[in-house]
Amino acid sequence: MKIKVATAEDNNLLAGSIREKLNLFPHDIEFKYRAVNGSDLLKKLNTDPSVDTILMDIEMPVMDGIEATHQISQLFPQIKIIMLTVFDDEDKIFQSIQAGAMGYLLKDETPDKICESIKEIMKGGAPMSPAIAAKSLALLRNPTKLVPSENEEDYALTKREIEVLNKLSLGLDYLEISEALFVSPFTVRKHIENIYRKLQVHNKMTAVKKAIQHKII
Amino acid sequence: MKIKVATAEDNNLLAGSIREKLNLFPHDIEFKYRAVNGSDLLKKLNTDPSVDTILMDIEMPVMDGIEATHQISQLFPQIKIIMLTVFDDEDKIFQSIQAGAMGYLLKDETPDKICESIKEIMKGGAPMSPAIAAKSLALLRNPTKLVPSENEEDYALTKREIEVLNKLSLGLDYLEISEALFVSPFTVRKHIENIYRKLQVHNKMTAVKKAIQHKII
DNA sequence: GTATAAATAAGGCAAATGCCGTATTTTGTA
DNA sequence: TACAAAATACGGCATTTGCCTTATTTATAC
Repeated sequence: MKIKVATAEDNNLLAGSIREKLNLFPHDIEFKYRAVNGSDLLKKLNTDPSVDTILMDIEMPVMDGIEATHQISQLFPQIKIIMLTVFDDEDKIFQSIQAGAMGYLLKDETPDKICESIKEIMKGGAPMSPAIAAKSLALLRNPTKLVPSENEEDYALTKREIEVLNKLSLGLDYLEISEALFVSPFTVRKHIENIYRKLQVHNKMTAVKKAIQHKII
Repeated sequence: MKIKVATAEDNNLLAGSIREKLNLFPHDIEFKYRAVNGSDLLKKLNTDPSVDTILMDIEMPVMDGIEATHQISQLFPQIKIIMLTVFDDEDKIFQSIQAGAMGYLLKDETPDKICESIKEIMKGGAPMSPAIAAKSLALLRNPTKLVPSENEEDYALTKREIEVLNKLSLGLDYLEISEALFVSPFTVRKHIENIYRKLQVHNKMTAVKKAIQHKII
């Protein structure tokens, strides 16, 4: 059974080159189609989803490869995605993996290596160019990078507002908070309005999340 | 210039087998010595530190491979370490990488692959068996696992419910979640009802908080 | 002492939420 | 194949929330 491969690559020359590489292995690989961007790929997948593996460029117009990977791994979780790109920075690597990519190759890989990688990903592996593998491990070694640390903005919350925020985070509603703080529920609502404005959020969830992220509570 | 390789392996048979595999490539690899545990390895390194790469077992008496890796990467940062073990659980993988290992192979790898890996690590790569690479990516995809947690109650949330919970945590409302998941807002509400029942909470705040605390999301 | 900010209180209104019900389709599995 | 679980979809209804406005009292600072 041949592995059905699609590509997403905006550059015509590169797309042709990739296709030629794939065609060197007619016994193992069946080239299905090539999309010119993420949006185009999703359209083609909706028409013909019988694809096993996608070779995905990152930088593409309209919809980039990371966003496309994100959506495809939701909509077509059985499809394996290999990023095939010139980018080798930790940021792009991490974003791609987060989005659901299971492999990450640099564009200068040999046809042989690309074919090997496609076979490997179908066996549940995670093919990576050596430099990418090294950077993945670097990310694992320093997980602090994985949690984007914030730049400690000053949201200028008042003491009372922080108190209210703490109650909020416990899941109390306005009335319960007003009882806990011995003030009117109207006051609590006003505090929360002010908190929302200062944190630039519009509901309890995100207010508490942001407050936790920024170590306000 | 031949790559100077040492091994740490308590099992005599396996150590012999590894040595044989290395000796299949006399042109590329020079076998320096074999240690029987981490402590022994450190002693030998102090006597003769002219080693490029170490093939390190994990489970060894006196001092295990992870602790040895940790110390060696401090004392001899130029030495590259490849874990060569039967363990393929995320825990051991993560610990090894944290300790400073730059490669991770399973013991059933072919001589060819081991030799390739040694060359690759000397070029700055990070050779991994496919299953290990996949698990590394899984770790990167879910960095919360990187912070070890304790007792995990089973709330028996379904995959879909967890998806909804994730969207909830981003501050999306029912309608936005329904659009993100391509289902009706009624369905989302029903999922959330079920989530509340299972987690024994009654609003979004506490549901998300509890889910985070219990590493569900 | 007098601005300024903070905390307090209140009301209206549209939208979102939480909870109850029912019911069909899909999926996994024994 | 048959059963159970999961996912889907819909409606009603009371409550809560988010946002607007206004207004008084209390601290703090200059």
